[in-house]
Amino acid sequence: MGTGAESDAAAVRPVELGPLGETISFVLRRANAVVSDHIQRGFAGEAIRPMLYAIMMALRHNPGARQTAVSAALGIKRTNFVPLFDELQDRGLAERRRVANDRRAAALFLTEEGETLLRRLDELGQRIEARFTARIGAEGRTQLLGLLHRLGDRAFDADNDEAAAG
Amino acid sequence: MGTGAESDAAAVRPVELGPLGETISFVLRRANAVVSDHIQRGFAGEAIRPMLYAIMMALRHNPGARQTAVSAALGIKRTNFVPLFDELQDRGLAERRRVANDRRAAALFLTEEGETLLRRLDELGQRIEARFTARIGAEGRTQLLGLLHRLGDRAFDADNDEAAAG
DNA sequence: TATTGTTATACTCTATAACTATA
DNA sequence: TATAGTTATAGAGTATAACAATA
Repeated sequence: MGTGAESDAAAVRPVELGPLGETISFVLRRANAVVSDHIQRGFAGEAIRPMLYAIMMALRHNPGARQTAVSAALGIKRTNFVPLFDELQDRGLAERRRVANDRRAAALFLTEEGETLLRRLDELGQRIEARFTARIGAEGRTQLLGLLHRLGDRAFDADNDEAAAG
Repeated sequence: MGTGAESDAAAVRPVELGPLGETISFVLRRANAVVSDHIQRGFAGEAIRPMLYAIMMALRHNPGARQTAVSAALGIKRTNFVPLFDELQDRGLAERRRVANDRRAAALFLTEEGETLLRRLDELGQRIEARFTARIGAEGRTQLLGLLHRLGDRAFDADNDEAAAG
């Protein structure tokens, strides 16, 4: 039975989020967890994690870009980017090429194999996006992307919101 | 070297996200990172992390709830909940009380000290929420919460979206 | 047998400091 | 001096497996 003595209301009543459910940070974290799960499971067959997928997508759209630029665009520290890209490289999905005029820099490219895999992932990714769209509608999806962009654009980090915060 | 001397446009051009920026999973992850940073920094003075805040909020709204119920509501595995709650307990902010009719279970409560701290956190939390609202507007915030709830509600996990996904 | 709480463990993502080789 | 990439390391969050006590 579990709940026992009968008067123990708190144990029986399902836990409600209350004001927490009206908190952007919490609701965002929850949605992110659920969505990440879908990506993770959807790409599990290819052993591609969300971060690796993001890197590959960025490389396709910016061939020859440098590590620092790519990692900045993705919101990853360049220090954390290194092992991620190493993994792609070790698996033959992407490569570093040395740049002539700056021998420190590395230009990043997908390999043929990486592009082939990415085309397979496109299908999976679109299926997953379609599930989200099915949940919130095409219009909801557009709204959501717009709102999240406004929240996530990094111009939002400094103290220039201190004023707005009161 | 790849792209070569001066014509190395990719190295100069800032990296653009491209289609990735139209991907719910990526945009959500980014927004979550930014928002989490705000919470983290906002609560740093009290040494409270977002997860601890969420637990305290849940306890205030559900005094006497059990570990399994609280962790499920927060989307934490009960196995991961244990050390989190241990920390609150060690700091005197919350406590486990044994339940009479089920000697396995623990009923969770905030302590006086925990409630006092939480009242301080309320102010901080509202200031942070106000920043988000300043970015996307009150209407945008309402829309966002609604959309995220629809995405994040865990009814969305099973294979019942396979149909919707086509 | 099933459930509540727990320990141990591992993986992903993130964060800081310090190093190298170039510029 | 500053920058591009790198190494080492630590902290959070999340995942699975297995256990003890109790139901």
